[in-house]
Parts: sequence; C-alpha cells; structure tokens
Amino acid sequence: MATIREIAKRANTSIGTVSNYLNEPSLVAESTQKRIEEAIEFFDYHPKAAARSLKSRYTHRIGLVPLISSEDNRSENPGDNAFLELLAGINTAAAENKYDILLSGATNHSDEMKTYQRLFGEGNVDGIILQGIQSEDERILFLKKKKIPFVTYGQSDLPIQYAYVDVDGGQGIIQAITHLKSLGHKRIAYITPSKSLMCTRQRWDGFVKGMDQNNIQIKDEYVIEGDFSERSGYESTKVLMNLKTPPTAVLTSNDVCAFGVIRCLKEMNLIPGKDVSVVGFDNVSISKHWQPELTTIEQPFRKIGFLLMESLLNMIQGKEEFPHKLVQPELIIRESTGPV
Amino acid sequence: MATIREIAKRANTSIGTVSNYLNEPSLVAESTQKRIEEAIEFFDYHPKAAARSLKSRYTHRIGLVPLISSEDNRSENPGDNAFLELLAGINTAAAENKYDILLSGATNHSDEMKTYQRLFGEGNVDGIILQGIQSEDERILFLKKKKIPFVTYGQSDLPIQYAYVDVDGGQGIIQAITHLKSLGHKRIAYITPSKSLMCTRQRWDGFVKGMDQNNIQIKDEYVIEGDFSERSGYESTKVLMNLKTPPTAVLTSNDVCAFGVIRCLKEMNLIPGKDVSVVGFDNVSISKHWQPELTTIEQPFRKIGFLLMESLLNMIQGKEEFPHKLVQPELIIRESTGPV
DNA sequence: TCAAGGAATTGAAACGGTTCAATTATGGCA
DNA sequence: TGCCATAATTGAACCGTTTCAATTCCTTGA
Repeated sequence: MATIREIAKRANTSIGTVSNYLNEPSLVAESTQKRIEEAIEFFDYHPKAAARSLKSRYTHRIGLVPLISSEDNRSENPGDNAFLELLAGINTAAAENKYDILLSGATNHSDEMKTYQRLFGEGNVDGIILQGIQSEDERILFLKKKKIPFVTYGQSDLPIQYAYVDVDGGQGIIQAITHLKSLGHKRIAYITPSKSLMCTRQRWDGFVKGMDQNNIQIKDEYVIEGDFSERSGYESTKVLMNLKTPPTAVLTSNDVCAFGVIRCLKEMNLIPGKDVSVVGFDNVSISKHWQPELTTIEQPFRKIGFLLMESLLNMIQGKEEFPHKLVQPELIIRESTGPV
Repeated sequence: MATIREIAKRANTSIGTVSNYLNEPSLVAESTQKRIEEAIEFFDYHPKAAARSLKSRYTHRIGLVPLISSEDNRSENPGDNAFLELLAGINTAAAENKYDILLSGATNHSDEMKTYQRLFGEGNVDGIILQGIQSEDERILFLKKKKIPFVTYGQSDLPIQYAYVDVDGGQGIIQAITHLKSLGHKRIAYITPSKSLMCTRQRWDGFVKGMDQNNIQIKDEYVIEGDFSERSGYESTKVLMNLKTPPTAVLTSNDVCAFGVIRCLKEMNLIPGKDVSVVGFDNVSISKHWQPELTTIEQPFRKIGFLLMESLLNMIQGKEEFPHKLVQPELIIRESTGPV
C-alpha cells in the first residue's frame, strides 16, 4: 500500500504539500495539484484513517448504539423500518461530510453506556446519536458528565442543556383533530399514556390546543389514561363504548394501541372507519396493511436522521453548542377515519 | 486523556509490559497485572484505536454497506426486520471478538464498490460482509480482485472461490411439501421466479426432490414461472384456478408473492387456508398479521448474521480460507395452510 | 533594481500505540 | 552453590499521517 511519502516522491513535492492537498487543496498550486492527482491515481492511494486520526483527533465516525433484544423477535416488534429510515437520513448527512457510522449493539442501557464510553474513549467516534429517550434518561447524564458530544432523538425531562431533534407531536394531534372535525366529528376521545413522559405531555398539550382551535369541548370521560400497548387500546375502548354517549372518534398515541381499539370495535360489531374513526401514531409498516388501513401520524424519520447528524457535526466542529430542532409530523389519511 | 506511558509510569513498569497486558495478559506477572489494572482504573484509560491499528494493521472493525433507496419508502418494502435481525447476529459475533460494525450506506452498486474500496483502502475495516447477492454479482469480482476479505450472504453463480453463508432453500421447500402432504394435499402448484437465479434454482431442486420424496408427481401445468412480486402471485393464481383441475395448494418463493395469491383467491371467493392452502417464503413481519396469517418459511437471520461474522473473522485471522456454511430454514405453520 | 509581502513549499516533530530483540529475574535441579 | 531454562520485562524503532514554524518563490510597486 502506498503512503503519503511515495505520493510526494512521485509528484516531486513534499509530504506536507500532499497533506495540504488532501485537506485544503486551495493551499496548493494548481500545477502541483495535477501532479499529486496523477500520483494518487497511479498508486490508487487512500490516506490511512488510523494515521490521520492519530494526529488530527478526528475519526470521521459517529456512533450509533441500537438496543438489540436478546432473543430473535423478528415479527414481534413493528418499530422496524423506522430505524432503517433514520439510518438512511443519518447516512445522507454523514456521507455529505465524509463521515461513517459506527454501530455497536447493546442489549440494555448499562451495556449501552459502557459501549459509549469505550467508543469515545478509544477514539472510535467523534460523537454519538442517542435514540429512544426516556423522561429521565440516565444516558444523557452519563454522556454529559463524560463530555462526549451527543445529540438525542427526542427530549427528556432533565433540566440540562443538550442537543436534540424532536417531532412536534402536539402538532400531529392538532392535525388529526382538525381532520376529524372536517369529517364532522365532535365526540373525540383520546387514549393517552401517563403524562409523566415528555412526548405524551407534548401530545396532550396539542390535544388541548387542537380541541380549542376547533371549538370542541374536552369531555373528561373521553380522556383515558392507558399506555402504548395493544391491550390498553382494547380495554380503553371497551370503557369508552359503554358510555351513555360514546365517542365517534378515538385518538391514540401509537399504532399498536390503535390496533387494540380496532379489535375491540370489531368485537362489538362496530365498523372502524365508519361507526367509529380511529387515528394511530407512528405509521409502522403494518398499519398500511391493517383492516381497515389505519389513518395515522407519520414521523419523518429520514429528515430526523439527517438533522441529527447535521446537528452533531455542528457541535463537533464547534459551530453550534446545543442545537434544538423540531420537525413537523404528517397526517396519513387512510380508511380508519371517515365521516360521522 | 491518559496514554500508555502514563499507565506504565503509575504501575511502575514499562510501556511494553502494559501493551502485553492489554493484548496477552498471560505474558505479564500477576502482581504486575494488579498494578496495571489499578492504573487503568485510576486514569479511566482506553487504548486509542487509531494508534493501535496504525502499527498492528488490525482495525477491529468490519464493514457493512446497506443499499439505501433514495426515497423515503418506510412502509413499502417489508424486507424490514430481516436487516435488523441480521445485524443482531453479526453484532453478537462481533462483540464476542471485540469487533465493531462500520456502516456506510450506498444508493447503488457502483457507489457500493467505491465505498468498499475506500473503507478498506483507508484502513477503516478489516473485511466486509456482502448482502443481496445476485447471480453474477460484480461486487464479488471486485472485492476478489482488490484482495479485500469478504463473506457473502447468499451464493452467486460465479465460478470463483469465496466465502459464503447461505440458507438451504431447497430444504425449506421440502419441509413445506411434506407439511402439505400430511394435510392430504397432492395437487401442489409452485410459482417460481426465473431459474436463472441461484436461490430459485436451489428451491426448484428442493421442489423436485420434495415431490419425489412424498411420491407426488409434478404436473407441468402446476408450475408457473413468475417473479417475486405481489402481482405475479395474483396473475399466476388466476391461471392456476382456471385449470380443469386446479391445485389445492400453492407454494411461492416469497411472502409478497403469496399475498398476491391470497388476494386472487379471495376475489374468486375461495377461502385461503381452507379451499386452497398457500405457503410463503421469508416470514416478513406483516405475514403474521395477514388475513389469514401466512404459513411461511423462515430464514434464521440471527444465526446467519452470526455465521457471517464468524466466517469473516476466521478468514481475517487466517484460520479458514473460504468457509462455506449452509443453514436450515424453518417452516412456520399458520392459518394459510389447512387440510384438503 | 530592490524591498515588501503574500503564496507556495518544506521537513522535522508529534500523535500513542505495537513489536521484537535484548536483558534481567526466577525457580528447579544436580 | 552454580547452571540452565524459562518467565518477565525493557525500550527503541516504527506505523503514516498532520501540524507548524521556517524557508523559498513570485509579484508588485517605488
């Protein structure tokens, strides 16, 4: 394998100049550039990343640590393509900046933190992207303490400054309510997981605001505190449908929960999308193939990935300190919502 | 950040000994080990990957270049979790050997080859895992020519020696036929994509063998050359069901094609799993939630990932030259197959 | 013709590990 | 006690870049 010295020799110049050409071509005279290019071509030269990063301190890599369940559970979890789309976005921004992605799976959060420390400590990565943020995420505290540059996808409740990209979930709920109103719905129920979660709180705020904007009064009995599970959707629906005046539409906080709602409606011989409208959140891959196809709120994962990477790079390069970015979700209208 | 020299100093030993401790602790006296461990703990020391690989030539990283479609297509392609599961398997074997995974997406195969060359040329990775092998895959030729260590998931038709891990698709088809036979089926149809593909040919061989083993004669009119699309499943089924004596069971080469079969059956007012049994191939995440739930052949992606990584490491370490491994798929029996 | 100053180039030191031949310590045995 | 084999340790050279102060080259204006 050729080294920078051989390139310099063949191009009849010094290694310093070749290095300049590699990093800041404008410093090098055009005629010299030509000769260097010829030599690089001739030897099929690629500067060694190890040598480069040893001296320069930049690895040109960022770390991503997906949580990997310890058992095979292919078809269980429908979070599926979201990760791939996020990756696609991250990759796009990375490639534009000549960065690569280093992946090292972990099976739990304490593993994950060890991995972060190792990746950064060993100088494998310049920074880290965090996903699946929890309300008091210990990983955020850890990375902050270790002074490891990082961006998160989603916000925590921690009173700390850090960079994040987040979806404006409240906006999504507002869109859904507006859509339902336009179909004539006024009796709108909302199944929300515990408001101790940051994202749920945002959505709740959106719910309040959306109802207000559309001049609909929030009825306490239409608001049910559940969780993200299919079961929760099912049980909550049972309660809702047994009310004196049951709602004509149900908002949920994720698709899986909406699937539970649909199952319950079917069991009660109600036609989802006709008798009762249902809106999910996430647009997981199966929601398009559900019966009926699910109206849901989609998070733009590619864009999120792109922004995550962009923000991280800005931090690493010292251009921004703690960038905050909010992106708008999109309402995907399918069969599970219809006129009253 | 501490360096090996500071560790040596505090542990009152030489850098050579610390290096030995790091790489081959058995070379170091126990008492010395203790002191070194204390020093490492004290400084929270992590040996720098760049320095290490600069001299040792090992990066402790392998490369993976997923093809990333240029547009957002979250819920279109159900290949979804397969990649994640593969990754999980690769990651497990990687972690056991202190390896990390470097990911760098590409949008097409020529991009992909450039990426391979860069990753290996710059010394970012020790070897590469190739997926989505085609019958005359140019990437295989390229990597072979450039002497880049690699393993593929799947075989090509190229008359070259290289390492691969593959699923014994033929075995899967045999299992499916045996299952159908046990349900009383004798009129079994098979929709197969063009036999020019390696994997289709394997499956065809399995079909022939499986029918023979179960003493069923292959009827020419029950064999339809289609492709992997939903449409192909639909069209082929139309032809099959209009035969004088239509088949009672249909084998396909992937789940999406099977979905097409099911759609056609429903349109013809036939009940899939009752009037006609249908078997898919892949067990994509939605097949479990299909109507009816799809009987299909599952590829053990975790295991495949694990074997891929293991084989690659063996090659890198010179333990094996071109390991070949075949894994057995598993028949997942659900609702789309039933007694005649 | 010369001085000044910017553009281009130079080369030695530095980054933080690994490697290996050489050296020293240790234990077993006659 | 002395000798030998083996275990443990040492430290200088090296890996291939980047960095930067120093030097040379070139142009311009007086």
